[in-house]
Amino acid sequence: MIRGELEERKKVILTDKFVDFYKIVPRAAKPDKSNTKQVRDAEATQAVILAAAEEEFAIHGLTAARTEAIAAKTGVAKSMIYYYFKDKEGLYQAVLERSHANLLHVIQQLDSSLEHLAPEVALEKFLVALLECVSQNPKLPTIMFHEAVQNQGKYYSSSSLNIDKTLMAILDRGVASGAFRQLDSFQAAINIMGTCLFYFIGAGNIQQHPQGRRLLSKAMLEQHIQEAIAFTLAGVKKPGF
Amino acid sequence: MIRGELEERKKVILTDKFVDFYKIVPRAAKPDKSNTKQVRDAEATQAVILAAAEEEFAIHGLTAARTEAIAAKTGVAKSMIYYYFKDKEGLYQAVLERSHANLLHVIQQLDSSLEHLAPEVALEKFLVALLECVSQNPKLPTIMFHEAVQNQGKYYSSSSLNIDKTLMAILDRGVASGAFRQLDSFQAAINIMGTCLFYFIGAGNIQQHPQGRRLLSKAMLEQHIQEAIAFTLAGVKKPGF
DNA sequence: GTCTATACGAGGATAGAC
DNA sequence: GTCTATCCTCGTATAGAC
Repeated sequence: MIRGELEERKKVILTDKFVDFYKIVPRAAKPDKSNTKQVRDAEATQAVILAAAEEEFAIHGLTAARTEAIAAKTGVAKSMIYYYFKDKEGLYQAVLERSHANLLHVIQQLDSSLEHLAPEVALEKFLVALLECVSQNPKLPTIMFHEAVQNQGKYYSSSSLNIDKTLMAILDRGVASGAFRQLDSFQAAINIMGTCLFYFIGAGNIQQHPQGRRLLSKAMLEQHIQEAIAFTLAGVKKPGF
Repeated sequence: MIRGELEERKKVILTDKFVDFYKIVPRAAKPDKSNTKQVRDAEATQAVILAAAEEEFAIHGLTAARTEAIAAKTGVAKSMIYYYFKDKEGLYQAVLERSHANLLHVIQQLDSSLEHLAPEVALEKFLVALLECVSQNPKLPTIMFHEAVQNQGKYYSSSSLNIDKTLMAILDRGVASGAFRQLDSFQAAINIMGTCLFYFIGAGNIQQHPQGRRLLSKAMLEQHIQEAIAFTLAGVKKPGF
């Protein structure tokens, strides 16, 4: 019944390489039953399960995700999921926590320093941080999305809405200072989040890539960051700025 | 094996009342077994199933949706679903078709007249049409979203991407005419769709309504339409316009 | 057309050997 | 820690009476 603790999450902050951290590396591709002794590595097993689960949950959400599918991707037995995470819900919560950790951490770090900056500058900093985080882990937006729609946020411990609060605070200051045009900070915050995150939601669908460009390639991600920032800044600034 | 045809979809175009058309009215709340004869009305039964299914699919998507849950909401027997729609997938496709019909129709109507208008005007017309459509049926964005993420658009018969093409055409014209700033129309189109639609995705989650305001109330929807249009127009227009 | 009852398979979770 | 084998619930789909 003793199940592994899940606190050891490495902080990958804005490195140059993207999805590598989240890539699934099956432990044993084809176990040669005869003499290949079982590899016993608790950490590695948990990591590989978490990575596979993240992928599965990002696509299907909690309910539609299949533990068998997760196990299949990892190369470890299905029962390992239950050994380490108790049940599907436990695994889901671990995935949720792990995939949000980086973003929450980055925004929290930023939050205090933002108040001393001009609203336009603060907004740009916020956007860069947000966009680089989700570019590093493009599965995050769909995970958030499934959680919001399917489960109506019941697995969120009122943590992630700090992000919106941070954004709203910047917007309110900008309106007050006259740098931003008249707008409702609540509505605008949602629209800005939509501008930044929707891209990743569509990414799975739009593989028709008009000019053969995949939405999650490094080049396209960088372009999205630029376009989303430009669009947002232009969208909130006062015409005469 | 003969199952009902599903072509009779009423065109509800920009009326004043919102979700009423999609409201589920259970056929028989508590069937008094003794003398209450069964109500036989094929059209009504199908309609009530479709409405309930739309709600269920909007929240859960195809895989996680439960036919039992759909039946429960309607008050008709579960087997009626299979009688009229063959199986869960058939019902799903019917729902998909019905919920997209109005939007596709509206955009298609608009498409031809748009070319003769100035890009800024065309864009605003497009946005109004899009936003009013989804405000009438707030479930549509989450349905699209589930379909895109879970099923990677396999049930879309390359129909709905005409919407994006229409939008991209407007943007390209605006850039060419100098009315819009330099931008990538593909990226910008996604970001604009995000601005318009993300609101509805978050709607289920954000019921914490800061000042007690529900996101799908008429007042809030109208505000969203205004804010999304203002944000988008400001976001694409050339600074000196 | 509508219902009730039921067959059957999929998938979550556990037992127990190694 | 890891695996295989198994249990059993839940959910899709069908049969058949009315």
